Amino acid sequence: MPSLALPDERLVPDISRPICRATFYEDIALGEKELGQAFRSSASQVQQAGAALVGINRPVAALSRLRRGWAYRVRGWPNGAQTILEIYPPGSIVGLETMLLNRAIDEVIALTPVTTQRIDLEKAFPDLMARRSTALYLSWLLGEANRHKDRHVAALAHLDARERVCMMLYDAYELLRRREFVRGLSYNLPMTQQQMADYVGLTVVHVNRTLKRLREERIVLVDKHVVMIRDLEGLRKLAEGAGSVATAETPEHSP
Amino acid sequence: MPSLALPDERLVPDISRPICRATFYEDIALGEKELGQAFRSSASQVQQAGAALVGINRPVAALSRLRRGWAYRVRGWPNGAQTILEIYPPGSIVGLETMLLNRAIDEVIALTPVTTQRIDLEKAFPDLMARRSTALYLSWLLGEANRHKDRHVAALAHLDARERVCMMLYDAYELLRRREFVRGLSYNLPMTQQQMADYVGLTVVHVNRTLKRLREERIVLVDKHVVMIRDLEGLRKLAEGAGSVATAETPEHSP
DNA sequence: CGATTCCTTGAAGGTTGTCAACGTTGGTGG
DNA sequence: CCACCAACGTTGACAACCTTCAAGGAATCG
Repeated sequence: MPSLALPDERLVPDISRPICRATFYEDIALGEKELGQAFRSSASQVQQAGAALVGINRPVAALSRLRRGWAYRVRGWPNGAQTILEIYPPGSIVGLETMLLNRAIDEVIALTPVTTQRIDLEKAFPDLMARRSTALYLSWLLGEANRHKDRHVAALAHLDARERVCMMLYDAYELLRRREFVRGLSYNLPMTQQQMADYVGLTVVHVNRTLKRLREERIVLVDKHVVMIRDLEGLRKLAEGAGSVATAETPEHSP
Repeated sequence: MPSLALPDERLVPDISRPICRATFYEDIALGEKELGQAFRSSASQVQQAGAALVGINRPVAALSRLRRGWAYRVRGWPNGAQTILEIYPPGSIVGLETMLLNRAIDEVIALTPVTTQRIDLEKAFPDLMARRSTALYLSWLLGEANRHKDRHVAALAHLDARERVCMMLYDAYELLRRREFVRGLSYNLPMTQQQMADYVGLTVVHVNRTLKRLREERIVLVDKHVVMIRDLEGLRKLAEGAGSVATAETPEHSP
């Protein structure tokens, strides 16, 4: 079973050269190192599963990095329902949304026991924003978050249940792989089906049926919080909405 | 009919004191002024409706502000369908997503004739990111974009067709009002029903039916790109998913 | 080993998508 | 100025997907 802990001296490789503007790459990479340093030199804090890392409408005191464990950000609806806006695998930085705000708009909840490292937003943070390198890196992280949200919006707007579930499972796999938390084709995803449903905008019942179908189709197998990918290419295609493209020859423009 | 032009010496009031962390407010407000200055001292460029402000997979040369006109950011699917990820009313800053990337992931298309002011990303921009105030302001803008995307994700995940359409119409109204482009209860929204559908994740046909229903219910009237709000409070409630809350007394936790 | 939470499955109904056709509008050129 | 054309809007019938409701089984935790 894959470990949930972040290796001590490895940074989260969130900055990626191939898509970064060349003018800024060096500075951003430096900022990543510096921020990693700042996190590493801070004390760790442990919280149990279900604990709130960030409380709604409360001031947020720190920018956190998940040294160990998973969390998610959630927003409630007037009728008591919830939508999960973001899932934080180990290694994620939590609190970017609120770093310039005086209160949190959503809750962040630990999905497993977590260990966090924290940078105080009133003390250490202002200096970090004054440095070009760290300011650039934080902007990079905000941009990454934006890109992921765009994927999420696009998926919810266009994909059906099966494809949305595949997107969730594929994205989590890709992220864990990039962070070197997983090598093979299986990984640990500590979410209940209700939480998956709140993330992909479906009901628990339908998520359950969808997982059953994906299992029968030999695409992915999800059981007891373990995801086993059987057909990575098929999973990827479904996740990108290319499961069954009607006509191969670009029929976009002219009839 | 409301004008589409941005008054010459007014800045887009994107920074809002009540939600901003006090430590940073002054700097961010300064950054806003400085960036506005940079935009204002740049030459304007005019493009016609349908023109691409940003081409997909192309390097993006500038950060733009819409001095006049509307635009949208769109992503295509393998089957030729499209999802509109963001709508830019006049006064918006376009290109934040790509300012640290070497190529654009999506297209940005002019919805009306537009006039843009541009800051060159290779020349003037690096200095702006080196200044604490402008770097903070750009981070603020990225955060604003993030917040809007969160709303969008939440709406697509939880709201039904009627509520999603209300959200789109209400959000556009609120933004135009904050930018002082509109005073009464009606405004110009230069989108086709197909574009609205691509934004809220529905089909044209269903958007059409939904608009008809909202018209009959005397909530909003959308005709010829003019939105006339009949029941602002009702529109807001629907947009926030509180159109008809089952039980008033917080039934969230205990059964 | 009780009790709660989570998973699983069936049946029925509603919301939204698909297909198809027609009406309306605005622009363009004869 | 009118005729045409293309894009956009509108409506109906039907089908598909997803939700709701309900209930029983499995797993986990005190």
